[in-house]
Amino acid sequence: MKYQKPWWSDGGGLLHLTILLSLAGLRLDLDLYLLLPPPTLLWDELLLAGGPTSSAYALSPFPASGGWGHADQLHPKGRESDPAAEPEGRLLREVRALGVPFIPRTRVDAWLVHSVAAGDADGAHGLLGAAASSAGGVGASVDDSSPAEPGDGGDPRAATSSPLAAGEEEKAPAEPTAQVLDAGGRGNQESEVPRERHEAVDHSSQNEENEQRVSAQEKSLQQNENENKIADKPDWEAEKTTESRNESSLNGTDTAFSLEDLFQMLSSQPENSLEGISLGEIFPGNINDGMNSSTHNVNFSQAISHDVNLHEAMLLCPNTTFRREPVARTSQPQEPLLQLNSHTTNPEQTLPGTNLTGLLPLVGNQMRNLTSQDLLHDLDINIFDEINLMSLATEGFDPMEMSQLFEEPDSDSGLSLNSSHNSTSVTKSNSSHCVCEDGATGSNSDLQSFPHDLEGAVGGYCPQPSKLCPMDHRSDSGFHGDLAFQHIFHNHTYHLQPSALESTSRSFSRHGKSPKISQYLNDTDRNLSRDEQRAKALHIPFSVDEIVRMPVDSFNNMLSRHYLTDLQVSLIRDIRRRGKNKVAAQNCRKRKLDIILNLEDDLCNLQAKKEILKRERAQYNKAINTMKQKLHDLYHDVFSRLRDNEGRPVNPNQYVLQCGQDGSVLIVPKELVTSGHKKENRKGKRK
DNA sequence: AGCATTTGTCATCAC
DNA sequence: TAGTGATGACAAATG
Repeated sequence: MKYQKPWWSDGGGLLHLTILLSLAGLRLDLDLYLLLPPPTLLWDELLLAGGPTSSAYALSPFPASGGWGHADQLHPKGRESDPAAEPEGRLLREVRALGVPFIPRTRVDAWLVHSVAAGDADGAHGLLGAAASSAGGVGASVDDSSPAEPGDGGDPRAATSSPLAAGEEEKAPAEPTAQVLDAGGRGNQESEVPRERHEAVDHSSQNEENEQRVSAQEKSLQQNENENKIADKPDWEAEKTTESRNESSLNGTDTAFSLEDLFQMLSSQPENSLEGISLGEIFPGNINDGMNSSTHNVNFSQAISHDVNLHEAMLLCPNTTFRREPVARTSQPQEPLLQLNSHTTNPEQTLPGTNLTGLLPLVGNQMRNLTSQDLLHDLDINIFDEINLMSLATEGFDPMEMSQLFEEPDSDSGLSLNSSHNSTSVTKSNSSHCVCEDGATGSNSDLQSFPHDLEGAVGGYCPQPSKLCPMDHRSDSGFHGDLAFQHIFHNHTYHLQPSALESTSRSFSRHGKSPKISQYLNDTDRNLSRDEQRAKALHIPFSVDEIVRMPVDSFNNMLSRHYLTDLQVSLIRDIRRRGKNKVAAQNCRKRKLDIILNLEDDLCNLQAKKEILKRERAQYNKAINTMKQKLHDLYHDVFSRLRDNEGRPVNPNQYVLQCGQDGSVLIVPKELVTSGHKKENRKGKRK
């Protein structure tokens, strides 16, 4: 037995019962899943509430499985330690009488047969399902992991049904099931008929026909008759016998084979030879066993999901169709988990303690009946008592008092916060409003140090958003009801940095407020700007964000559509003006900062360019000097090779080389060059 | 406590 | 002319 924490609640779980069933030489491993409420609810209240002995039993702890109970450990209350004090047969009968969808391991056979006889498909919408996890495909879709992870964040309805209706959605594992059904019912003669998974057969009526047509199976059926005899015994005797069978099966001392073996055997057999095989024959006696009271049986079968492969594999037969129509499914009084996301109008249902009202319908028709009648009656007493206590606690809190305590001494608007909060905010917070949307408000854990009463006043508490935020809160809520929570759905910090937000809270604590109040402010009004507080105080029916961001036409229309006092209009306009100016100032500063940064960048770039130019200049000067040096060397080299008419070397101090435009090189005395330059200079000056 | 920075706000101007 | 953005100046908050 396993307990798997579900995705939908913080306390409940899915109880996974692995049941080994050995009947008629067949060993079936059954997986039963039972949706459990949060552990805060008493077991006996959940399981046994509503019955005449609703408080008569308790589920004993099962230490090996982490403290959760086992079906076989149902004992009279106060006598848990001595289960033998009362015969189990009576116990189980009473449990069945209560309609508790908890299948004792020793009575699974009777339950199965009962389900066969009842042909109950309508009652299988509950959370309790059976699957042959080890049956080699039959019900294999329901494994240990699939029920526990029906899909986080997915459709709760689909997720809820996944442990139970997994076979319905997964076609592959269903086919072998249908083959088994055909073999057990009319065989494959009607193979053309769509093997609907929801088709079923009245096995009890089929048994006689099968017995007449299939004589070859009589030997095996003889053993089933023995089982039937055992089943005819009193329940407690049959349970003992079955228990012993199970033990022997576990020990592997009998000829038990798995359901997979059965499937393979049936598949390998000629169709005709399999016609007579039916579960009714396999469990002939069990059909009647436990059927003495139809109501009891119905209770059990209704608690069993027909979405489970094994159930259908064992019980369905083509000639009797009681397919569960989708309409019927949708018309169920309470769709599993649908209520969790339903548009509940009852504020109390949104409280965590009321989750059970959404969970209990999952138990099945019978359980739903209990839910709507006795079970809820008993449970809701406790739950609603808790709710009432919370309501009383919340009603006792006056947010105005708190606002008076931390009224800003430096408020420059002259508007008082005293008129801000009203009691409606508390109610609204409990009903539908949720502040967890953008995470802008305090966390749940933060509020633990402060009375939860305050949570409703500021909407800072959202225990389970998925359950408490199912709808658009603005569409159906009133003027003042929305007012107190308008800020919740928007980030009104404009472009405030986190430090600014924290500084706001710090500013409150700086003014000598008590730690608790400071904590409260940190948790609640942390993100409330002054304008938001003012708007809250004057019950402005719009969020500050809307007021600021709305186009002028829409803004005017909004003002005209609502009856607002002059003070409100003035405040709204001031809010709009300040909000826009705030954004403008922020943009301006940002722009100014950008300009400064750009100028700094430009300065850096210009400095870099200057350095580059300096380096280039140095390089060019260096190149020029190099060229000069080369020219000088070349000059002296040329003169060293020149000779006059007499063969003597030319003195470079007396002559210069002069290059003509035609490329000719002349040796000119320096005197002529200097006189020529002087003449040119004179001409240039004259010009 | 003093200083620098950040932020909100107001006044003013320009478009 | 009203609305809006931009911006300087101021004050308070904050580090």
